[in-house]
Amino acid sequence: MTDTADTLTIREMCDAFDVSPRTLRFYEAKELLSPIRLGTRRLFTKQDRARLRLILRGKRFGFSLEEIRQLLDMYDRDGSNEAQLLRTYEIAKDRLARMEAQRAELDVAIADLKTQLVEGEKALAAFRRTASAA
Amino acid sequence: MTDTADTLTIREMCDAFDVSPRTLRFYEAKELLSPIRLGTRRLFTKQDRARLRLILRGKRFGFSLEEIRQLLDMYDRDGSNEAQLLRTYEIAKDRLARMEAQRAELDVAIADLKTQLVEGEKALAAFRRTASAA
DNA sequence: CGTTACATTTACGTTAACGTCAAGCACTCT
DNA sequence: AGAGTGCTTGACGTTAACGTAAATGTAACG
Repeated sequence: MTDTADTLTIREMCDAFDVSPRTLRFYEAKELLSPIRLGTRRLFTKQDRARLRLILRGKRFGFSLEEIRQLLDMYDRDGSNEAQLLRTYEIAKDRLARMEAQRAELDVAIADLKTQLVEGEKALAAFRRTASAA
Repeated sequence: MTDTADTLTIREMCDAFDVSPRTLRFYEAKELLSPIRLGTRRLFTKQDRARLRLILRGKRFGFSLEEIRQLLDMYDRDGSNEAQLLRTYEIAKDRLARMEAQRAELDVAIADLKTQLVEGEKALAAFRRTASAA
């Protein structure tokens, strides 16, 4: 129904998502996307756009393209299989745990670095004292 | 004083930190570590161990080795030159800003992923209902 | 002295995720 | 027909962070 030539050329797709043509072709080669062809040219459908959104979000989560491909594959086997869905869920949960651990460590590092910056300020203050003493 | 041959061979170092010899040599080549030499062999001091701990932590944060090298430089520069110190200070401040930005993004990603997990739970709940209905 | 057990340097190989040409269709406008 | 624009498929290049193999050294053990 809402299938009315609602497609984008590669360039339009690039502009819409701020990626390069190479990236889109690369994702197609890796079977993350499968745009339809008009002759030799690619046309990206609404579904391709949805998938690309998922891909880019996955990347923000720190997933590799291979991990993303697996998640997408499982996702559009229509969630018809409970075992598959459960597996996807487990992968995501694991990833979340890793991200939260990473955040905790990052907090420690930030605190450390701030301490270090205070030291730097002290050292600089010392220099300023010797300068004004001159 | 506490300098009494308190050193590790490359293998001991590897076992202690669960890294490969290649990794330690690589870090030395990149000037992240500078073990002393007994003849041709490396001996890792307490300082090397401290640095390696920092390196590995940095990696967990997602920093590149080059970024880590700069941070380490800052940690052990004696602040002997004001211009140098000031530059180092600026680099560190910049790095801190990036870390905090990274933390913010991580927060968003974590929130997103949690939402996704709730969706996954809903889908799984649906399966469990159809199962118990049988 | 020979062998075993690590150690060393040198150097090419690997993976991920694209970048960057190169050469060539396919339309369209003039 | 010629020019221009945009798309196509190769195919080699790039960076990071090591892996891996080859050739060699050296220290202790028996």
